[in-house]
Amino acid sequence: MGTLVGRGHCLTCPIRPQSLFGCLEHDELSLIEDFQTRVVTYDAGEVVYSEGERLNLIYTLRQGFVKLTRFNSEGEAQIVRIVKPGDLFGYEKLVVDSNYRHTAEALGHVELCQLSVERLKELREQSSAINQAIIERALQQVMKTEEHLTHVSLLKSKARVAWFVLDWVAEQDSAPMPLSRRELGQYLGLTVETVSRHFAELKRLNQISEKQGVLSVLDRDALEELSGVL
Amino acid sequence: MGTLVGRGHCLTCPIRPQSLFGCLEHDELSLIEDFQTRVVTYDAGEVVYSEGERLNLIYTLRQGFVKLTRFNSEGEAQIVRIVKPGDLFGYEKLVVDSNYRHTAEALGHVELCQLSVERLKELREQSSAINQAIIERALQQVMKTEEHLTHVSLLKSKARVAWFVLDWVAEQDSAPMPLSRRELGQYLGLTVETVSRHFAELKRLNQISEKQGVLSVLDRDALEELSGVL
DNA sequence: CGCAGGGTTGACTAAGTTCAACAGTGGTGG
DNA sequence: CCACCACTGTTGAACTTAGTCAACCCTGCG
Repeated sequence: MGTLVGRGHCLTCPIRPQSLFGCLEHDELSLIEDFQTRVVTYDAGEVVYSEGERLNLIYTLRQGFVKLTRFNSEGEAQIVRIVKPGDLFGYEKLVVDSNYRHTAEALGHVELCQLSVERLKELREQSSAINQAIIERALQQVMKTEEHLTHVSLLKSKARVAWFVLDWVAEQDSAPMPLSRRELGQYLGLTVETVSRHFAELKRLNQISEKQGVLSVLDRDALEELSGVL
Repeated sequence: MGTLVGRGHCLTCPIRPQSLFGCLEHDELSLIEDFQTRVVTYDAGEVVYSEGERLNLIYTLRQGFVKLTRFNSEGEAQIVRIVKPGDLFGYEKLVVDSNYRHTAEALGHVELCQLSVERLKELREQSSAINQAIIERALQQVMKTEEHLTHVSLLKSKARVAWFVLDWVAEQDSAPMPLSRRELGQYLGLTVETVSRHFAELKRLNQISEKQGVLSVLDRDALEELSGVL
C-alpha cells in the first residue's frame, strides 16, 4: 500500500513553508540539510495507517486530503479530523510508547511525506523552534477539536451543515469537496439522509452550488446566519 | 478574585509527581530549585480566567475541580474539559500571542498554583524533559477531546450518561460529584431534564447512587453494557 | 445489459427538547 | 425562629427534530 515516489529534501521542499519545518529561520536551516524523507502517494480509499499500528512514522500531507477516523464498539465511524495540505498527522507517535489512535485514509489521490519519529526527536534536541512548532500544532489541534465538539454538541443539523460549508471553504468562495455525503455525516454526527436533505435545501435556495466535486458558496451571509456564528 | 495563600516551592510540592514537573529526574531537579509560584484559592463559582484575557499565567490544579467552558453566539455553554488535580490548564498561553480560549470556573473550593508563562518558557530551553512533558500533555488532551467528541456525536443520551459515570469514577467505585445537572448537560450535550431523567432511572435500577455529593457505581457491568464501551 | 454504490426524497418513528408544574433545600431578613 | 425567596432537581405531557426504512434515480463498470 502506498507508492514510493522518491526521497524528499526538506531544504528544497516546495511546501516547507507550510510544514513543520517552516518554523526554522535561516540560520537553522542547516539542521535539516540532510533530513531525508520518503515521499509516497496513495489512491482514493487507501489506508495510510490504522489504529494501533506500530510503525514509527509521522506524516506531512503534501497534496490532497486525508480523513482520520475513530470507530466505536458497534463499528460506527466518527471522522475526527480532515487533514489538509501542509498539516502534520500521526503525531500521537510523539507520545512515548503510543500507537496511532486513528485510521488514516486517503480522500482521493494524495501525496505525503514520511518523517521518522526517531529523527524528529533528535531534531527536537537541537532546535527549540521545532519544539515550539510541535507544541503550537498540538495546541491548535486541541482548539480545532474543541470547536468541532462544540458545534456537534450545540448546533442543530442545519446549522452544522452551514457551519461545515463555511469552515471548509474558509476565506475562499469555493473549494474542492472530496467528502461523500456519508463522510460528511460521519464528520458532523448526522445521517447521510439528513446531510443530503440540507445540502439539497441549500442548493434550492441558491446559497451553495456543487459542480464536479467543487463546492461553492453563493450566499455567505445566509450561511452565516444559519450557522449562528455571527 | 482568588485568594493568595502563599508561595509554592516546586521542589517540595506534595503534588509535584503528578504535575508537569513530575517528569524531571533527580539530576534535573535543581532546575526548579528556585522556581517559585503563587498558590491561590478560589471558592465555588469564582472565575479563574475568562476567554480572551491577557494575563500570562498557566495553572496547575492542586485541589478540587475546575470546568473549562466555551460559549456560542447564543450564549449557550459547552463544557469542554473538567480539570482534575495535577492537571495543567490555561496552556493555550504557550502559543505565541494567544489568549485564553475558555472560561475557567471553580467547581467548589479549589487550590491552584500559578506558573508564569515566561519562566516556563525559560525552563523549556533548559530541559528537554519539560518539552516532552508539555507535548505529551497536549497530545493527551487532543485524544481526550476526540473521545469526548466521539461520545457526544455517536452515543444516545442514556449511553452518554452511563459513559460519563464510568469515566468520572474511573477505576474507583465512587467519587465526589461537583457538577450540577445543568453542568452535566453542558458537558454531555444534553438538557438538564434528560440528564435528570437518566440519573433517576440509573438510581431506580440500583446501578448508581448519590449521597452528599458522592457518586457511586453499584453495577459496573450494567453501566458498561449501557455505554456500549464493552 | 444488469448490477452496485452513492445520492435523493417521502412517510413514519423514536428520541430528546421544550414547556410547565411542583418538590426540596439553603440562605436572608424581618 | 420562621417566612419567604431563589435555585436546583424532578416529573409529566406536548412537540420538534433527526433517525429509520423504503423506494427510486443516476452513474459507472464489468
